[in-house]
Amino acid sequence: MPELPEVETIRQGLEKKIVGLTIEGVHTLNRNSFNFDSQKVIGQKVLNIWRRAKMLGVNLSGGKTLVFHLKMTGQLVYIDGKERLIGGHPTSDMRDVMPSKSTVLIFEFSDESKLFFNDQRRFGWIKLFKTQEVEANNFEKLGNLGPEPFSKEFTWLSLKEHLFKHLKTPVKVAIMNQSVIAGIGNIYASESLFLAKIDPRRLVKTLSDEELKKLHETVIESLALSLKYGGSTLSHYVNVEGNKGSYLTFANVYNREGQPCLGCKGVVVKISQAGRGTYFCPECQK
DNA sequence: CACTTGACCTGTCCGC
DNA sequence: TGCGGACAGGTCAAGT
Repeated sequence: MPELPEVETIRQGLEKKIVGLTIEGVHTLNRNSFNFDSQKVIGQKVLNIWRRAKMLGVNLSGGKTLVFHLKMTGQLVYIDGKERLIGGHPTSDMRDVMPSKSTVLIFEFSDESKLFFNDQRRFGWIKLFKTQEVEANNFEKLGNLGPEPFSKEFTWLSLKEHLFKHLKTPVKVAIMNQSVIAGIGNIYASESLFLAKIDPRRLVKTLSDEELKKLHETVIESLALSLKYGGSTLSHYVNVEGNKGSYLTFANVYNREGQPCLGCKGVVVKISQAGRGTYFCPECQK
């Protein structure tokens, strides 16, 4: 599922809902999707919530940090203790009743509220780290991650520096590499290239400085617009309250194969790159 | 070495 | 109505 705007929306939601609460219990329904000893987090208080690339970190009072990756279909949904579980969340877009067949694990807090980790495809994971292993600018344990698009480290020159390690890769595939730009995925790769008028099939080495400057701008632009609208819901993504994002209403090319281009008289085309669907307008994007 | 494909899973949709 | 195949916000390891 979730790329940067979706994960960041969840982060902001969790910040409002669970900071200050104490974990009182953990119900594990599918042991394959996590590898930590759930007993180790019981009795610990939630201090703060961070995001790095598409991962979420929950810092706990005992010096431990829970890190979540939602992959394609992961959801984190919070339900206030006063609400009934049977029948689903009263104000939510979610179709499933919770706990559902896709519920992997449930955190219970001392005020009887609950946080559900649902994941239909079970690609997502939860890991427990020592907080000192994953704090400040030390995220090496989480992989080789490039600059955060909303940080001052993300400049057009830093984009060029990281991109140009992949000279012979199509630019769309390259910007989805998390070591190039942290947090970009399939939707915003297509959208930012459309806005920059760059053909996704172009090899990195053919990009001019002017094009790189434009791409740097449109990456930020597409992510910021999506964040404003609560992210994109293709099928599974919901925020912590169980509501979908509405950015896809504004998408120019993603999931619009065969439909008119919004920028010219062309038609949106879908191709496959590195096993993923890419959408673009061959008329606008050169 | 650099890049592409297959695997991991579950569910849905579309064509025959 | 059923069945097979393609495909879905991601990321690895294995293969070319």
